[in-house]
Formats: sequence, structure tokens, C-alpha cells
Amino acid sequence: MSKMNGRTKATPITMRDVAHLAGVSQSTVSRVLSKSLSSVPISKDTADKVLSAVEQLGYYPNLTASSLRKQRTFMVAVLIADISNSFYHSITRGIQDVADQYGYDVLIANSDHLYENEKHFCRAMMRRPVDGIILVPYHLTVEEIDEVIQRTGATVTMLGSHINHPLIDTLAGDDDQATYDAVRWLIENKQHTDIAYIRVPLSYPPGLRRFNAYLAAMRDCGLTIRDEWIQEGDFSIEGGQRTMRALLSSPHPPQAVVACNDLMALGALNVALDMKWRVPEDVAIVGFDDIPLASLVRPSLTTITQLSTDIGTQLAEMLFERINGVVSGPSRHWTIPLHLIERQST
Amino acid sequence: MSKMNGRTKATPITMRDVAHLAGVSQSTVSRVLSKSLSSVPISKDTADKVLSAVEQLGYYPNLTASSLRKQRTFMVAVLIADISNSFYHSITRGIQDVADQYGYDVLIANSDHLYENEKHFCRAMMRRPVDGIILVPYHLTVEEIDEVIQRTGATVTMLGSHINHPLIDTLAGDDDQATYDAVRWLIENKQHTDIAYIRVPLSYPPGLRRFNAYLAAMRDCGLTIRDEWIQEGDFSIEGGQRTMRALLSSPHPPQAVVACNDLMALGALNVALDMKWRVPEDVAIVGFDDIPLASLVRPSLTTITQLSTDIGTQLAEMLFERINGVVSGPSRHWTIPLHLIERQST
DNA sequence: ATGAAAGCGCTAACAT
DNA sequence: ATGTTAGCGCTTTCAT
Repeated sequence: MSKMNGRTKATPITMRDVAHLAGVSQSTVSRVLSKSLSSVPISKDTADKVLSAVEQLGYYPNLTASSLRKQRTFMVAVLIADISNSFYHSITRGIQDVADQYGYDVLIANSDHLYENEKHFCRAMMRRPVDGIILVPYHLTVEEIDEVIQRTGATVTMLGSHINHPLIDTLAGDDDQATYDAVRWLIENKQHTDIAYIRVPLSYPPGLRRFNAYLAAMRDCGLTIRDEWIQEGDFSIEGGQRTMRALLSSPHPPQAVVACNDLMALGALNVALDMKWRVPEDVAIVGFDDIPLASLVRPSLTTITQLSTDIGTQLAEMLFERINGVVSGPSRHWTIPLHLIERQST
Repeated sequence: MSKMNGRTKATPITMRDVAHLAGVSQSTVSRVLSKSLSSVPISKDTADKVLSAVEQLGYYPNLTASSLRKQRTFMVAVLIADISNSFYHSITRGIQDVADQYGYDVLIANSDHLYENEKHFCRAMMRRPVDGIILVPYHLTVEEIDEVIQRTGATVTMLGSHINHPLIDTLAGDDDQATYDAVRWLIENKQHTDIAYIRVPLSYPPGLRRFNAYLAAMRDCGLTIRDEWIQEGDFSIEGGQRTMRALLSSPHPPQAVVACNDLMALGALNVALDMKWRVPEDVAIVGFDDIPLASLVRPSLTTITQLSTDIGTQLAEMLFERINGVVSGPSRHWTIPLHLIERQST
């Protein structure tokens, strides 16, 4: 290693240095290195000289400069709702893998489900434009997302179905149908009548949809819902624990509990066991997302799968198809099939 | 929203536009906006004109251009070993929070514990220099990290104690001592004599250190270790499951199992329960990391805590102290106290 | 107090 | 086939 002594200024090696060493002009170096198809031919001889100079100096092109000039950053940004939820985090991994393949770096942001953070993300995108954005928006409006697109020219792909924009490809699960089916399955196959639901605040469009699906299933089966069976969590394990405690201590505890996501379902499961309720004998539990933990805990959690890794790669593939011009034309809206995975908690 | 019709080029608003609207020169706009302490005074009047032009146009400065000129990117990069391990992912969150506070964006990369990926990360840093780097390196050598520092001028902070470089602040837990203590505690307080260890490949310095601590504790207590009690996993839940299956099916299954990380311990726990072994009565299990799951599963997992969120914020704070010049001088090496958390699995 | 001009490192259009 | 030149959008000297 050079010397490692003292905190000194960096000594970046630029194209100029390479050009100088190779005895050619700086633009020739650029041409050799970018070897773009459209470019003019270059003599084998100079190409070799350049390449060996690059080798010798250990030159790395500066992407910041290249970005500025090309108006293309080779970065994509991802906005997820909760970095501590492994559901999102499988998505992230899927995206990273695909981005890597295309030579892109990934900027990750986390909204914690907060509108303010989502808006902050949009502002960040205006300042540091990226080529592509993958969003899991909860509160953002079409207008806000549209502004980012108009101003930065970024290609946007999102998870969810509540935004409709002519330039945004979307991928969404059929949440409501899956929730509806799960509740009916609890009623018809498991003979439950007293079914509680742990929802999230109704300002979250997907949360609202899932909750409505639960209501519809109960209504369609002619079942009545006690007020105390409807609980409101906040996506987290703690939310699930708190609401489950309320549920199990109420005068009429439910026979089954459906939660809007796995994290809350796991919190609920955990509280049930600690309160010595047998699961599923005394109370059955159903989640949503199929995060890795769902199959790991005992009893393992019955849940609705979204195949989160696939979602990530899928979203990224859709994005890069646009970025690389493989696909053009009107926005695509894909739906992914969801299905109940029956495990030990029901 | 403007029109949303058709996939058109972006219409970025630059400083020139602002200058034009405000009727001043572009450099004046820059001065007003950067309001750097060192800068010359500016008349209240023009400042107002500029600010209102900014407002009116909804101007956002372009960070790519600014980065190029200032040779400062306002980005930090993080290299973690496993994005699906919640231990790292609490670290990530801690870093994100701090970075956010300082107005920095965060680039996250994932090595999957692979040397090749770690080197790939270094190359990426050469091409897209960032102001700061936080590393959890497993295989990277001092030389390789030093090159990045020399070439990019980035400030580096890392988790771990096996790299010694005059410019790199490090934060490390006292893994070996904690492991040693945990094993002795199993022996002296829990009266176990047959203790197995699930290690990771010995090419991982921290893994090696922890393993040696286990050996030392056993030896110091005069206990012998059967060959089959030493198993090798790969950091993952599956690794824990596979090795635990081997352990429990062996002719002399251990009374206690210590794993090098929580993920493997959880896999082991899970297999034990599925094979109808009672935990901790038939076999006790100890992990390392204290990831959120450790306290969630039943029986909950006895483990060694590293306070991962604190680690993230701590690392980031150390980094920004350097970046912002709050601290200078020789590199600091901090140790964080680790301690055993006794839960139900022992 | 402000404008003009140079330049960060690169790409691409324009020369030759 | 290669060199020269003009920017990308910004910051920062140097003038005035």
C-alpha cells in the first residue's frame, strides 16, 4: 500500500493522465473506453496503448463526471416503507441483484410509512436525479410522483395499485381477493364464526382494501362483527402484541385473528402463547406477506404469500426494460397471484 | 400536474433559469443559495429576489454538478455482509438515520460474505467516489481498503477489529471474551459438559476468534470436545438447521449448542423443536447478535447482545465526526461491551 | 456587492 | 482514425 501515513488529499487519476501516458488525446481515451457501438473506428494500435495505460495507472472512470455529461446516472433509487420488515427487505435484495446485473448502483430510502418521509424522498430525487425509481408509496399522490418524473426524467415503477399514471408501470398483488378468500376459508373450512381483524390506519390504501375485504367476507357469510374485534395496529410486532392482548382479554375473545401483515400476526402469535392460549386450538392466526419468519416460528404462521423476492426482481426488471428501451409505450399494470399458505397456526 | 402525456424529455430547471428570472448573474444565485460562511456579503434585496425566483420555479440544485465541482458527493456508502440478517439491517437503519440528519444519502451494498463482492464494492467506490464509507469487511485486506482511501479520499469507518489502518476508525465488540464467558456460564451455572459449537468457515476472522474462545473455555474447564460437536454453518438459518440435524442424530448429542450467530442458532432451535427435543431441558441453545427474532421466538433465544442499532449510529457518528472535521488526528478504536442475555433457551 | 470566467472529469459534435 | 472544442450545472476565484 502506498504509504498510509497521514490524512492527505486523494490523488485521483483522470482521463487526462491516461491520455498523457498513452500519448493520445483525452477524447481518444474516452472513445476507447466507452467503445460505444455508434462510435467511429479506432486503430487496434492506439486502443492497445490506451488500455495498457489504463491498466498501468489503475484508472477508474469517474461516474459523477460521466453522469453530469450524459445526463444519466447509472443509479436507481428505491423507496420502501419499512426497512425492518423483512418483506421489504427481500424486495430490496431482488432489486439489488437485478441492478447489479445491469451495472447500476442502488440508493435505498426508507419511509417508515410516513408521508413526510415520502415527500422528503421526492425532494431528494429532484436534487440527485437517478435514472430509475422503484417506489412502494403509501401516501404519495400521483401529482407528487408526476412532478419527479417531469423534472428529472426518471423512469418509475411501483408496487401497488392505487396510483394510475400513464408513465408508471405497476405491479400489485390481488390483496383484497386474497384476504376475502382467506376469511371465507376460516369460516367455511375451519368453522370459525368469531373472527377478529388487526388492521392498519385506514389512510393506507392497501390497508383499507384488505380491511374492506374482511368486512365483505364476514358480511357475505352472514356473520356479525363485534366492535372490539376490530383492532388497529401500526405494521409492527409491538402493534400486533398490543392489539392481541386487548383481543384476548376482551369479554368475547375471537376464535381466529387475521392481521394485515405478518409482523403484526407474529406479535399476536407471540402474545397468545405467552398468555397460554393454544394456537390454533384456542385461537387461530393468519398473517399476510409470508416473510421468512412466518415459516420459522412454532407454530408456523398461516399467511398469504406475496413472493417478495420475486416482487423485487420483477419490479426491477420492469424498470430496466424501460430504462434500456427494451420496452416502450403505455404503462403496464401487472397483477401477481397471491395465495394462502396453510401452516400450523390455523 | 403538468400534463403527464407521453414519455417526454425531462425539463430540469437550472441555476441559469433562476438567475434569469431574478435578473442577476448565475454566480450570485449560487452565492445566495450556498450562503457559505466564508462567502462575501450579499444585499438583502438581491437575496430576496433570488429566493423568490427559486420558490416560483421550484428550483432544486443539482447535486451531481455540485459534487463534481466541489469534489464532495454528500453520499456515504455502506457495505454490509448480509442484507437478510436483521443484525445488519438494524445497523443500516442506524446509519440511515444519522446520515439523514447530516443531509447525506446512503448507498447500500451487500457482500453476502463473498470476497468477490467486497472487491466489487471497492471498485464501485473508485468509480463513484463518496465522502464516507462504512464497512463490515470479512475478507478485504488493509491494502485493498487503503487503495480506496488513497484514490478517493473517502473517510472510512468499520465494524470489526481485524484491520489496522492509521486512517480508519473502528468499532468492535469484544466477541471472544463474550463467547468465552458464555461457554463458561453454560458449564459453571448450567452444569453442562457436552457443549457443541456451530462455527462459520475459519477464513472469517471474527468467526475464527469466536471459535477459539469456545475452545479456550472448554479447555480451561478441563472438558473434552468430540469431533462431531464442531459443526460448520454458513451464517444462515439453513446452515443452522443442517448442522443441528447432524448434531442431534449423532451417537453422542450435546447438552448445549452454541452458535456463532443468531440466524444459525434459530435454525438449530427450530430443528430441535421439530425433532421433539425440549429446549432447554433436552438441549440448550445460545446465539450471538441478539437480533429482534431472538426475543420473539418461543422458547426465546439466549444470546449475546451487540446492540446493533447503536452500532449503526455509533459507526455513522464516528464517520461524520471525521467528514465534518469535528474530529481529526489518529484513528480511534472503540470497543463495545457485549453481554449475555439469558432467555428461555438455556 | 456583483458579474465574468475558469474548470471539476467526462462525452459528443465538429473538425481534419 | 484522431484531435479540438464545447458544454453538462455548479462553485469559486478574480475582476470591477
